Amino acid sequence: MNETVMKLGSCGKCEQCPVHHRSICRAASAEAMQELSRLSHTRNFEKGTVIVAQGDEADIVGNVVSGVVKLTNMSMSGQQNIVGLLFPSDFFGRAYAETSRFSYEAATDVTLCSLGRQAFEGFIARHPEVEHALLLNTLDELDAAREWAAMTSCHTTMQRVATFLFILSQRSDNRFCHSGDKIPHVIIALPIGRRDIAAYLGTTPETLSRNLQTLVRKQILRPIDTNHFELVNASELVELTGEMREDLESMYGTGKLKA
Amino acid sequence: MNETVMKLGSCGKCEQCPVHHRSICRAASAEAMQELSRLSHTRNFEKGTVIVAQGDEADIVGNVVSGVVKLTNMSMSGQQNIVGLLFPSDFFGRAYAETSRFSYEAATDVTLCSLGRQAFEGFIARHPEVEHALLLNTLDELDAAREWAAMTSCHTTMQRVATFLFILSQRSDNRFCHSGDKIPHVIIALPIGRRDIAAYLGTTPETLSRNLQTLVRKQILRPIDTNHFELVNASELVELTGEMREDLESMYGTGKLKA
DNA sequence: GCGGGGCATTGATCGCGATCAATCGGCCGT
DNA sequence: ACGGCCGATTGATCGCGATCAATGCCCCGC
Repeated sequence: MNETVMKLGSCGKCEQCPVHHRSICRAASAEAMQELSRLSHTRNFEKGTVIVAQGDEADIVGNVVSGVVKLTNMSMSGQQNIVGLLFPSDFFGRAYAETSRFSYEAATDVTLCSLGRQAFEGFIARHPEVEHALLLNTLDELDAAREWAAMTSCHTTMQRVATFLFILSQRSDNRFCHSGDKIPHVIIALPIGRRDIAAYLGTTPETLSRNLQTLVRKQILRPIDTNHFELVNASELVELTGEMREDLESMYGTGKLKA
Repeated sequence: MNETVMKLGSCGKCEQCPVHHRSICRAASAEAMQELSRLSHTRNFEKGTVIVAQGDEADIVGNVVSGVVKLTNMSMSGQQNIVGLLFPSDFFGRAYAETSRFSYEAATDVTLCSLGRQAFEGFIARHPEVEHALLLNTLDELDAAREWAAMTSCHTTMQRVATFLFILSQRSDNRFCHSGDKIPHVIIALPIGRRDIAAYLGTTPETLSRNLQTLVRKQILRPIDTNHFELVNASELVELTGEMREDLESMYGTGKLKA
């Protein structure tokens, strides 16, 4: 893992945290930051670790510093539904709930900036500006969840795949630019395995694979390795997402995600 | 419309509001309630009225007092996606956003307790306990939206229909009890038309209708009129909500037998 | 290098649910 | 009552995507 991140976090130097300007911490006053630095500490989890299980006491909250966290809903029949994905700077956990309604699982190796739930609740009670930031953040997430729900319920599998890829391509983490090139090469890094992506998109690994290969055949994607594609033709990808493109842009362009 | 509600609302007597103990107002202090009484006023909307259109300035917030509000996401191709339904006591509108990402439309005749968005923002800034209640409310809605999204992405149409009916049956508004009966008759009132329900469930009116008729044939529902069913066998409905098992057989078999 | 296991891809088949289309039923105004 | 209109139901057909199955691919440990 990234040792720099670890050291900065464990020193409590929130000002140097790589995500502090994007997470809810951005609203914290100077003294609040200092208090946060004392209360919080980073923790690392290996890929596959269940950080909080569904129904457990949800006693940890915090921010994702690096990696991807899967938010899953186990149905009684045993199969796990992916409800959402948390990326760096996303808030993690569920404040003000005794138990968690979802499982939080490390989809990759993950670094979290965490603190106890009750400590956090006390903290934001003392710092209303952070509670306000949490409110704004939650409202945005609610909008995003509703838009995603609307999308999955009414569109074809290809539209969902295209939308998912488009969202990933918008993440600045995934943008790379060779110094000499005029055109930025947008690399889409699939953060998790096919099975999980398929579950998130409400389809199967087989169908997902077929759709990806279709995009490759259409010269929209160029495969680099199993988990990386170059986005060759972004506009055609957007076409395939259907009619929601400006929603997506507003969601990921002006929202909490972009710096 | 309900004139009693109107009068109570327009007089600003929040204490007598039929939903004030369930909405976020329940957290307001006595003085906050008085301020709310001055700031808010009830408004009635006829069925079909677009209260706030997608992209409009979202300058009204409040609570649903009676009726059902559709939360929709219009795509440019014209078809509208139903993102959520708001029932009495649900919070309405989007605080802290210049424009609304969804349309709010009266699915039935609707009574709202409304106030200006900026007035509301000022109000909760002066009354942190209400802001806190809004935060809790929003967190709950986020969980609910994610659960719904998980459900729609992975389950069959019958499971979605059963879940929807089950949720409706859980609303106390829909429980009625004949005085002499030992067993309460649970009446499920479909609050909106088939087209809208189908859109909400990510299916078509035809498939929805077929599934409802299947439930009637299985003696789980008894039709009263087009928009009202009696829930005869709640436990079987719950069964259909979860794992499917050999429903295919009984569905298919009953259909052939009865026809 | 060799073999094994997990994941991704490709192939073949089948059924659910969308679609097109017709009929039925309630509710309106004239 | 009558006809027109809209919504709900029922019917017939077809395609997308789930499922089962096989192959290919990569990364391990030995």
